[in-house]
Amino acid sequence: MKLEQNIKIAVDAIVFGYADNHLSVLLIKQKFGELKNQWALVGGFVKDNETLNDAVNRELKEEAGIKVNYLEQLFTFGDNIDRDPRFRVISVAYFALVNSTKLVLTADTDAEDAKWFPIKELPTLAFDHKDILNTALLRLQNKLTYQPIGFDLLPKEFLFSDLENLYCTILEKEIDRRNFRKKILSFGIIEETDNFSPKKSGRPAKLFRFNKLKYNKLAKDGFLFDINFA
Amino acid sequence: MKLEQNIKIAVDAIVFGYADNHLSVLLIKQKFGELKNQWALVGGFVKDNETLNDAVNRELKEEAGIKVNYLEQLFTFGDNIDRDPRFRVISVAYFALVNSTKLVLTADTDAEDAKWFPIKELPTLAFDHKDILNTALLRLQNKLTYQPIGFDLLPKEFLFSDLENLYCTILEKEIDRRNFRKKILSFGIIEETDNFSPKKSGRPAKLFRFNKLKYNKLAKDGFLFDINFA
DNA sequence: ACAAAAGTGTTAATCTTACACCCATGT
DNA sequence: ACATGGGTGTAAGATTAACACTTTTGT
Repeated sequence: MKLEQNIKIAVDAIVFGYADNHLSVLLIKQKFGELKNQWALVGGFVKDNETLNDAVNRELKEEAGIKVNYLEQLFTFGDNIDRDPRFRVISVAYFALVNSTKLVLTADTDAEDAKWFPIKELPTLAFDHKDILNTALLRLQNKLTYQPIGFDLLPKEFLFSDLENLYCTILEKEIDRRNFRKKILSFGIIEETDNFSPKKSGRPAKLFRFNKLKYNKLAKDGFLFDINFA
Repeated sequence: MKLEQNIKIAVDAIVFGYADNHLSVLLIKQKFGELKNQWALVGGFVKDNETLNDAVNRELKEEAGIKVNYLEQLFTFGDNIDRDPRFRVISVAYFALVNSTKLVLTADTDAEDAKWFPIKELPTLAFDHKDILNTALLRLQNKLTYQPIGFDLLPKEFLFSDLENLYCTILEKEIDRRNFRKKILSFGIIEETDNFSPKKSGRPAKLFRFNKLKYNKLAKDGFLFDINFA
């Protein structure tokens, strides 16, 4: 079979982080080409002998110096033929979450100009990256309700109020504090630690930890994580 | 930017059909190459100036002569570098449903040898198509519970018992007949027609119709289709 | 003593489950 | 009259939603 195909394949990653009650995305500034100085998602072309997964992880490391906490394939963007002005590019987009403590370390990225942008204060994005980002945001909102991925945005030990705010912020709705705590605790996948919060005001709060192993065990037996409030 | 990339991009479609209480998949027999006579999913390479969507629809028409009722992107398979023995191919897999009345028309496909296989009686499949199929099956099972896609597998007018059997068959579980009917009807997205079933035995049954427009309206207002029984 | 956030229970309403008998037709 | 599948209701249990006051700390 003869086959002349002139389509390039790339991967892009939407990396979400959460800190100070704000959801942020990691963007990098393009250094070359026609799109110089525009902000874009982390991403690049796939090498001939590299899996898609390896490609994303490589780009995450090369361009932003980070290792993510959660990574999954999001969607493949290939219906807009001119999404890249240079030539036909199909992009396999990935959805990633990082622990919020890593948001502070932004500066360690030297080669590229990488920055966290609160989701409500985005710059203009290159290519169709705005579309990709919207798709990712919807995925995050959906998935948050039926998989325990919120914990991948928090430090290992976190306050209940942080978890609650994370849900409120990302889902953009109010959640009853008592009902939320009751429900989450009823799952039995979160445990109290002996540590207390380093807060400055108000009553000190216990720190909690997500027990992933326990979750995996329960999930295997058919347990369904599900957070869904009016 | 110089870019030498030798990866080909293909699309594959998993087409599900439902008839006589059996879920089936459409497969075609390879006519050329090293995989001659092996059964495989409908699919092929994407053309330079063709969207991914156009590519799948073209292949569906060319190889099987069908138009599907529902089509969505499933997953992009690119982590197994040797999935195609000829060269590196990344495949964007699509998930499709056809109206069960179309299952009878199989014969109209002339150029290729296309056939419906009950999901429980699959032949050996080419490439990694078995993996793709499994992914699709999981998607079908999940999606059936939270989106009204079951109707895309049935004729326009259908018996309640067909709908119920479809759910039981695909989800592989028993569902209480009364509770099922009650719940589905409570959504208000299914309407009775004036027609009755052409059945040979038992009490004649009303035919029902899915009101997609009404569903879309409700969905816009936040209504969530949800079928989930013990 | 006051401000700030943490922690905690109860009740009504809704939804889910389990379950069995009669009905309309063809033979 | 019988076989076959269609059609229907109710009650107990589980889950969800709504709601407000007390506790602990720092200032």
